[in-house]
Order: sequence, then structure tokens, then C-alpha cells
Amino acid sequence: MNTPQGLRMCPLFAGLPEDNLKELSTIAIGKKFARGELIFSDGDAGEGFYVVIHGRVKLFKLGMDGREQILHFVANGDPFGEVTLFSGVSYPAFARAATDLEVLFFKRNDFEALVRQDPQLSLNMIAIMSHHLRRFATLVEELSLKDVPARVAKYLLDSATRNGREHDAGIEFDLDISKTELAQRLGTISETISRTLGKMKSTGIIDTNGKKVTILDMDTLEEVASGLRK
Amino acid sequence: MNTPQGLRMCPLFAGLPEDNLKELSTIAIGKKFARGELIFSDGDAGEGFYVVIHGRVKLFKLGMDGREQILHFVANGDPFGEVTLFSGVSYPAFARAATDLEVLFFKRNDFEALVRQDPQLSLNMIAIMSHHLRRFATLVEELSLKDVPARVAKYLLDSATRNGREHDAGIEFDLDISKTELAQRLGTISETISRTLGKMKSTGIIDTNGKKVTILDMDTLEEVASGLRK
DNA sequence: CCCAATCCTTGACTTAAGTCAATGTCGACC
DNA sequence: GGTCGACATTGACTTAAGTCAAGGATTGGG
Repeated sequence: MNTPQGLRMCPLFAGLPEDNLKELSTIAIGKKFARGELIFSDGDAGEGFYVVIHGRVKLFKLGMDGREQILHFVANGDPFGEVTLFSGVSYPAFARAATDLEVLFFKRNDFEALVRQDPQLSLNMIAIMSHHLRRFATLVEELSLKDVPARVAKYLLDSATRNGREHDAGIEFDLDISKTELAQRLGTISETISRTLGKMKSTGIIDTNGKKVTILDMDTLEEVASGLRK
Repeated sequence: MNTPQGLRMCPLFAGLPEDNLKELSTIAIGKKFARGELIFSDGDAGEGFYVVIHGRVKLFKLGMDGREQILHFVANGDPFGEVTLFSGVSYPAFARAATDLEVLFFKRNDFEALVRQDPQLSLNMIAIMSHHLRRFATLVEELSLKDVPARVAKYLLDSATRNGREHDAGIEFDLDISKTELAQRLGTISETISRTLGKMKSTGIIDTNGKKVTILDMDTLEEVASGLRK
């Protein structure tokens, strides 16, 4: 994966000339982390950024009481920690390996020279940052303006759109993160997630079995997601 | 302000060669908006982005009940709506003129060609986006993990750092936004802001008189801001 | 299969903060 | 100076959701 061909799979490096891919593969430093290991902490000096080769990373903020708010997950091909390249010197969040993990690390100084000479690389970086900004705007909207059932409903709908399979009774998919992580992503606690899913189940909107979710009443779930119904 | 010299005042255009500033001044379209006027809506097709020449813009999300969550304010020299340049085709939030306003509008097609040819411009864009991402990470942290008094206290401390004047009794500054806007920025309602400030006043932490705030007990305020004290 | 650790669920209770209503204050305009 | 609209304050009440505790379910390793 530390080859020009391998790097081309990453959106950040798409469309780059062979020479620059070669240069990138020489400055890339491979690293491995075990599941649960901290990659960097909020406020740590940022010497560079990472690209996920294999696995998943959880980026999060930590509250005084130990609560976590997940900002987002990043997976194969995604960069993270890139904010430190050009703005400030510290990481603005914690990053932890959510699975066993392989990443490439790019030192700021090495990378910046390349960005200066390759317009496509800088455009790719801008596109990725734009995507992150959009995602944040949505997260802020949900945390501030929607109640928990609406957030859960929206998450279920988004999951069904991404991974759902038509089924006898409705649309079925497997939750891709644990209930605890779901709570941390939606800005709540796992007790509330259990209660909310339980209520949706008892009112016939969904059915669940372990990680499996079946959406039984899509219309009502959409109403809950949009705040038209509790 | 629609001149190369004028444009140079904007962080996005800092350090650019004269030729490119000239080019930018030819593609820039001046626009004016009256206070309160909507510039674009969440979901509108994004044809380009704006730079504030004179005045202030409020970027916000809107809830089902009419509540607003302010994402941030932008003022002189700041770009906004730049996310649509490279990622998706719609604006991800509302933008409204918070004062009488003059802006420059840059069409996406015109601007993109310039970004491709000027590394400094793309780096400036990346730096600005990085700054916005940091700001969002902080906003998410506060909305999810801090209670309202802590958010208010932090806002007061930040304001004192930016605009505070030493005074007999403590540090004094004028609130730069209305109490309603403060509530919308901090993810709450104005009643709660009144109550919170009133409590801080009655416990001797601060004194207020209209828009004027005096911090009387900086240490306690810092404890409230960090969640060590209610 | 057993056990330990971790995750999940459920219930009782509490609380931060929102809803609604009424009243007061401020600033702009005539 | 008076009026009006917008903003701010205060109080009573309600509620969404968090805290705490206990027990159940699941998973992975030996």
C-alpha cells in the first residue's frame, strides 16, 4: 500500500502524476496501532498527518466527566489530523484506533513542499476539508437543534440508505458501530440509546436483533427524523 | 476595495503576486445587502463564494421550531460559502447580513482556474478551512459536553482576552453581539442566558450594565468555564 | 464448556434547561 | 418628548434526558 499504485487508491492522492506519487511513497512512514491504542491526544503538538491504510479510527472530544463526543470515524483511504498542516501546531481532538490499524504518517515539512508544487494535491486537500466542514455543520445542527430520537432516526435512515437490503418485512442492515459508539456519535449516553430503540421497537417502527436492524415503517421513521413526530 | 491593493487585506489573498490580484479584481462581483437580508439559504445551489468587505454575516442552521444555531460570524476580510467550491453544489447553512453589508462574490468557475495556478492561493484556502475545522471541533465539544454556564463563562473569558480593558474592579468589555445572538451561538435560548448571567452577577463573579460586562472574579469564572464549578 | 470482561438493558429518580406568559427596558424614529 | 418594535428579564411550570444502580446478554480466550 506504500507504493504509488497503492496511494492512488486514496482520494487525497487521486489524479496525481506518477512522479509525485513516487515522491509521496518515499516520504510516507508506515505505522501500526493495536485496537484501543491512542494515536494522538487533543492538544498534542502536530508533527504531521495520517492516512488510514487498513482499519478504522475514532476522532473524539473528551468531557470533564469522561464522556466522549465522537466527531467522526475515518477508515480506509481517509486522511486525519490534516488540520495541523497549515493552521496551528496542535491536534484539535483525540484519535484512537477503533480496530487494529495500519496508517501512513506524513511529516508536515515533507508534505508541504509537495502541496506547493502539485495543484491537484492541494485541490484534493481542499475537497476533503470541504467535505469535513459539511459533516460538521450537520453534526452541529443535530446536537443543537434536534432531540435524541430524531438523531437516532436519522442515523438509522442513513444506514439503511448506505447498507440496507430489501427484506420481507422492510429494510434490513447491520449496525456498523456499537451502541456505545452510536451514543457517543449522537451526543448522548447508551442508556438513552437503549430506551429510544426500545420505544421504536415497541411502537412497531423498527425491529432489532443484536446488531441487526429492520426498518418496518419507513414513513414514520422519516417523520421522527425530521422532528414531525416524537 | 475591489482593487488589488484592497484585496491584499484579505487573508485569502495574502501573499499573492500582483498579476493574480489583478485577475481576482476583474472576476470579483461587488454586492450589497441590507441588515437582515438573506444572502443564501441552506440547500441553495452554490454558484460561488463570498468575501466580506464591510460588515458582518451570520451563518446559521435552522431547527423545526424556528430556533437558530449560529455556526459562526464572519466579518471584514473573511470568506464564506467557500465549501461549495469543491464539494457538492449546495450551501450547507443559511447566511444572513447581521449589519448593512458589502461583499465580493466569486463565481466558482472563474475562481477555480486561479486556484489551480497559484499555490499560495490554494494554501491560503487550506489554512482558512483548517481554521474553520478547528472552530467547529470546539463548537461540537461545547454543545455536547459542556453545560450552558460553562459555555457562557468561556465566551466571557474569550471576550475579555480579545477586547478586555483593565479596570478598577476587574476586566471590562462590551458584548459584541446581542443576548439573543449569544444564545444562538451557545446553543441555548435567551431566557437561559439572562438567568445564567443573572446568577453570575448575584454571586459576584461578574457585573453587567447593558452591553458592558465586568469580570470581578476571574478565577471563579475560569472554574465555571472548565466545569470545575457550577 | 466455563469464566471474565465488556457491553447492553431496565428502572427509579433527579436536574438542566426548555416552554409559556407577563412585564420591563432600550433604541430608533417622528 | 412620545411611541413603537425589538430585545431582555423574570417566574411558574414541564420535560427530555442524564445519573445511578442492578441485572442480563454477549463475546472472546483458555
